[in-house]
Amino acid sequence: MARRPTIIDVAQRAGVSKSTAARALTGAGEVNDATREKVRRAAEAVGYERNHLAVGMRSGRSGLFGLVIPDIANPFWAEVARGAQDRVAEQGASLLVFSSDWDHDREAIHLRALRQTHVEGAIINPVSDNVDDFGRFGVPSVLIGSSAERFPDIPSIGSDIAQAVRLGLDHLEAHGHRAPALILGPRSRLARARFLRTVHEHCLERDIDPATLPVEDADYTFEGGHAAMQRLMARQKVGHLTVFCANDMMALGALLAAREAGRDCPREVSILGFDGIPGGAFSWPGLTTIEKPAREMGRRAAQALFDQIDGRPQDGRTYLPCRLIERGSLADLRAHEPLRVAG
Amino acid sequence: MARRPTIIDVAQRAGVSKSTAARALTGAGEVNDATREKVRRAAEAVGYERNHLAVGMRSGRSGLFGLVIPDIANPFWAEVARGAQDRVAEQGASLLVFSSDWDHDREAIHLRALRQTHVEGAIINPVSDNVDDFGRFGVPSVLIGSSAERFPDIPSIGSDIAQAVRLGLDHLEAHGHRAPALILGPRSRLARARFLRTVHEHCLERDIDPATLPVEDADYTFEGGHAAMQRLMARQKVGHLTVFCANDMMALGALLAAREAGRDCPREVSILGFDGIPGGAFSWPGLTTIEKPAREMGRRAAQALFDQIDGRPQDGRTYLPCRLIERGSLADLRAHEPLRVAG
DNA sequence: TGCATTTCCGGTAACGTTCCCGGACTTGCC
DNA sequence: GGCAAGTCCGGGAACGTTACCGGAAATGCA
Repeated sequence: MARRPTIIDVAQRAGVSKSTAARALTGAGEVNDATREKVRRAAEAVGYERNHLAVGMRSGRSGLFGLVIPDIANPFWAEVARGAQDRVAEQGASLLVFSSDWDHDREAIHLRALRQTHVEGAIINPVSDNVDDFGRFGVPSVLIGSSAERFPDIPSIGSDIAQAVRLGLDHLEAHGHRAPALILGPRSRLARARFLRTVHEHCLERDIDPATLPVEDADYTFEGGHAAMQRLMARQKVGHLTVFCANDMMALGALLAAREAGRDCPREVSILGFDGIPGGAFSWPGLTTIEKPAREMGRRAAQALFDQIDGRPQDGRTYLPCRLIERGSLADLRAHEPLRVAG
Repeated sequence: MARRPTIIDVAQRAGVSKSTAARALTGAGEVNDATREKVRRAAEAVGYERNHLAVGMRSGRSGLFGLVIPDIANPFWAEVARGAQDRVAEQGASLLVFSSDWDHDREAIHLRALRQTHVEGAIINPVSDNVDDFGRFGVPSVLIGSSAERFPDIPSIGSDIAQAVRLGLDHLEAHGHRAPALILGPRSRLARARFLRTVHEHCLERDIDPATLPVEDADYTFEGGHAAMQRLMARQKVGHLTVFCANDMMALGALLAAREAGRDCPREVSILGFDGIPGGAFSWPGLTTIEKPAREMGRRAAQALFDQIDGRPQDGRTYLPCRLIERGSLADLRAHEPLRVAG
């Protein structure tokens, strides 16, 4: 197995010094055109490819970037990864991907690996405070996802939950749903509070008492949504039941629960999801939901990283707008009940 | 921003030479226990972390591995990536992830990036013959997926399509489906031929003329499956229609087509998928399908890579078994029609 | 005590690249 | 023709690490 050719091989073949060869190949510095061409040919002939490790050591620019997300197999995060990867590849760099599984120790291990490989920057969905001193080591970083809000000092990208929730509520209202039930995530999550706050604001603007909205807590899983929906149906046995779920997995679980209970969606039950996971397109009826711009988030996070590295001005936190995907899980109640509830 | 501490800082603080410090930290070579401990403390004190770039340059072991797949945002490949990543992380190494989008040029670019970063090895789902000379540069590699079969010289991991198809056909037979219609992928794909061959073998063993099976070609997409199913229903307007689809996306498309045509699944139509994508769990009825061991494939590919690098004996190509996931898209025809078709 | 052996450590070179510096040669101008 | 400026190139150092070699000290044994 032949040794990989180095710049010295190129230089020898071209009959110049390695410095000249390097200059010719990097484009920087002054080199005679003829010489440059000669070196180019020599490089081509021996099949030279620059050793990024050596470049990284010498220049401090490894051409490597890191991405630490909870789980690359999760469709949302896979989309984020894809967006980040695309942007990084455009830059001619490469992306190291790690899954933390929402585990503090794993995250710490991955962050250490990132430092040791001397990545030029990292995109992180933080699970713990590990990231706090990560930046101290001089690794530029951009945070991503709602948990990033705990670190206001570090630039971050997230979806605009307030805008998204309003989008959903407006859509519900436009179709005659006035006070939807809510299936939310665990109380410990920041996203839950933000979701709920926006709902409250929306209600108050419409003279609805937020306390009248039925709320069930779940854990962001299919099973959790399924159980929460059963509780909801036990609470309201008659009339059209409208449910706004804080994520799609729970919405799909709720959909199944409704079907099992013999309550037709969208005739007797309306369900609105949140996330935009691909699986929502395959349910029956298709899940109407609010899509987070996952890929764009990844792309923008990478862009923010480059901005930071190149010293361009930074936004603290960027909220990307979500969009509504209309499928079939929402009834249009305006036809049957043009009701006017007195405020 | 403080300079990252190097081994020289550690050595100075411990009052030893950098060679000794290196020996103490790597564990290799003879060092007095007291000295080693002293160095350890010094390293701890200054917050030393080994520079992997430098190690890689000196030792040729970068601690980096590469993964080139068609699309990280595709749930199947995301699972593969997760499996590979887990195994690589266990080794204390890191994984570079690239998406080729089934594009030759992109693949070539990514392979070049892998060589330049001096990855220790690569896992590749080959789209073109680029990989052929990739190995010549001394980068150990393992291929993954069905397209790997074009390169018999390179070790590879795939799912056992023959076993999977038989699993499906046996399951169909056990539920009274004798001669299913087929929705297959494009004729250019190797996997299609393998799929079809196994079906033929299965038929011949049962005195069924394979030519009697209705076959429709599609393109592995939801829309493709939808259209293929419409053609199938046009061909067979009466009786129970059983369809075996070569992937889940097409199966879900077929399911929708059936519903749109007012043909109830599983009462009037039975659909069997192939892949095991998560979305299949959310359709109604849930998609009965054959699951490829995606994560295990990724993990095994990484393992095969390590075996190859460490000079352990290699299998040429490894086929991992698939398993059947029973949900609800298959009718049990044995009750209603205990029919005995004369062979 | 003297010699051989072991244990431990420091010096140096090397990995492949880029950057800086200075020298040689060419060009321009008076 | 002489000097200044410009152009182009080679030599050497440096990035941080590890491998190798040799020497000093400690130990073992007679």
